[in-house]
Amino acid sequence: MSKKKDKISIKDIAAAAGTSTTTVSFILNGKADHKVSPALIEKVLKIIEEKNYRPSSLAQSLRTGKTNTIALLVEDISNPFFSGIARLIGERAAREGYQIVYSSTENDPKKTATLLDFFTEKQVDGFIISPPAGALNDIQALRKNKPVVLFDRYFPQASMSHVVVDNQMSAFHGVRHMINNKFKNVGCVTLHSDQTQMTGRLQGYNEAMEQSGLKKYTLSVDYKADEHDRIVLEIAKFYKENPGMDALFFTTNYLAILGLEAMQRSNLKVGKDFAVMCFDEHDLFRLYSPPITVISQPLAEIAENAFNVLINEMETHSSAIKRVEMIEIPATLVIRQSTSNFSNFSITGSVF
Amino acid sequence: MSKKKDKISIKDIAAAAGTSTTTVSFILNGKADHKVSPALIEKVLKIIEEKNYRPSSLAQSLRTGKTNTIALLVEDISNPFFSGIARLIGERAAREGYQIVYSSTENDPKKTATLLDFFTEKQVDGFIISPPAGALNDIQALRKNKPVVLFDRYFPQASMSHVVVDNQMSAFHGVRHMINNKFKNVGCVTLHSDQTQMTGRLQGYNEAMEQSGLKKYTLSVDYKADEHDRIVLEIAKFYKENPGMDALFFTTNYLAILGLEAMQRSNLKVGKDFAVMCFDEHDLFRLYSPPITVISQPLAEIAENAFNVLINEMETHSSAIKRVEMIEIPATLVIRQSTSNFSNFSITGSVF
DNA sequence: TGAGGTTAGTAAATCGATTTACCAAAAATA
DNA sequence: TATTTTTGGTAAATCGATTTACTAACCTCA
Repeated sequence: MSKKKDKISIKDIAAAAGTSTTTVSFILNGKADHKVSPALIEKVLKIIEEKNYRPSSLAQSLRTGKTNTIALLVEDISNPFFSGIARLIGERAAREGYQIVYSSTENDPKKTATLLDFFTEKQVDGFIISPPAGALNDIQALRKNKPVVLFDRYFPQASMSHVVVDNQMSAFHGVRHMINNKFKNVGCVTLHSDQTQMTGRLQGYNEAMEQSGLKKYTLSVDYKADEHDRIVLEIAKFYKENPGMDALFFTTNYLAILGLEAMQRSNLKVGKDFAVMCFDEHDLFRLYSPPITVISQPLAEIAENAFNVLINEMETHSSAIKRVEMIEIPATLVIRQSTSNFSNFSITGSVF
Repeated sequence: MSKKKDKISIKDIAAAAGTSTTTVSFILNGKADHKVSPALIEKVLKIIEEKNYRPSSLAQSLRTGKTNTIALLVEDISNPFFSGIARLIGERAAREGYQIVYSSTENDPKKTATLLDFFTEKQVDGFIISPPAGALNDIQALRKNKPVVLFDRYFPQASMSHVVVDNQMSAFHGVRHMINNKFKNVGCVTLHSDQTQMTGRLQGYNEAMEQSGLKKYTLSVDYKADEHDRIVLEIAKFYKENPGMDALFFTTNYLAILGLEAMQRSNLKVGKDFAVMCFDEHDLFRLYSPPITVISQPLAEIAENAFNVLINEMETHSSAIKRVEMIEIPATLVIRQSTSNFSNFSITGSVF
């Protein structure tokens, strides 16, 4: 009741200081040099301090067109890869005075289109997106009005800024590592997907196998988040139908998790029946017994670069010259026991 | 260049329809009944459609004071418990036309205070917070101006809406389960923390042990995200100094993960040296060998309730009567092999 | 016929900032 | 002293909606 005015505005400050809102605004925005006397500046600042005045960012945004908000659209915020990125981008954003709005696309282009629309209406300043296949047109349209940077995957047929890891190369070296460790029948479990990160990883596998003249075993899963059971069975069937396989490369973390479940159900063991390697890190892989070799993506660098590129796009967005930045970061192979040579075990069940 | 006007506004619509912005606004907001003739309504709607006009949400927000934005402050968005909640809340929010801004507090009250300030300035409509200890005052102050709902933990000394699980009860039954399975020397690894979820879980453990007249072993860890090594060593030391322990209860997922690392380094095995149970689910626990018993929190219900309570707070916030809703949801014990009776194994190493 | 009611609208204030264009007084210059 | 420049400042338009208060025209019915 007796509280001071609910919300205090620039007018109140101007009135209290006996000056105009123009002057207060200049002071607030550091445009006061040589326009306002030091004495008045001081006076206004003191009053602002006293009244604990904060400009309404809504009014500012309405006037300037900047909301200091960035939309982060990921496939699934509960996937540790994406939530890791989300955390890092969030921290960086906070440091720079931006807020992040997020949403999970679930890799659904329809849902994505809706989200793009929604956030555009909210006048976010820019977008960081891990795009689903099929969203190219919507994202290209968006890009005409708003800065956009893609990450994790991109559209090769379009020229848009993006930050990704070198999927093909890392997968290639990962599979080579298994081959070098005497696994000659490496299977690959991947998503049925045209997205670049998936095609890249698969291609890395293919090249490694072909280069060594080895037979390829590939299972391409049609992933749906609510059909885990079906997928586990599909993978188990893959194991069963290819008894010659002695190693597995999973192209993404959640596939590997399902693959491990499938092994459990089939009474197969990592390090005994299969060597296992996976793209993406996960607590599970680190602590599994035996620990599982992974291709680890440098989250911090991806987040950092994606943010930088976006800032850059925002700065140059209205200028005539457009610079598209395509950044490819190397991933690192983290070798653990799951891919150590155990061919002796698998035959006799005991150590030499 | 030749593109239509960059941004079209309600004035353009009014002009095109030969009417006033008032009328357009009425039509837009469904307040046109009996104020505007059906013919004009139709005409205006058609023009809106043609020009693909969308009202500026910034202008709307400035005028109405509603931003349709909810701030979600969690301890760590990359923790699967929180990212799971974030995903569910995000979905619900999108359905209701809200956007979510998030940030990780890292359980740091200073950082939290800054974030509360930041988001208040951005005029979010409400807050969903998993509060760090020490943030009580800031959050109470905030609560005077904005709807707030806490989750995962709360402040018993203050009366604020919150949604939590029944930590004490679930922990109690979890520990009882281990005791019933013949583990008599159950240790508890918990956070050094006054937060209710932690004290509740610890108390559940204490009660279960005391009720059975058993000796308690408790390790209280001072958690810092960047000191994992130190903590692993601390936990390993705890194992070593209490050779009598035959079971472990971890009060949260990341402690358990560190605890498993400590076991790995100490050459101890779940299901042989220790029964293990953990509060919170995790892919790792499900697929560990042996799979680890957990107390699983019902993410969907927590998210759903937190959102509902917040909506409720928002609706009643300006009204005279204040309703505080305190919701406690039961968690469920998911029994897996890590707590099955293996006393025979641990002695002889072989099955009866 | 004239008091009151209904219908179909609109003008203008407002939310809270930024920014352009302008001005008076003081200082500098000629 | 007269003119120009600088200093220090302000009025008012603007961003794009919502909302209050008002009105003109027509209708109704005693």
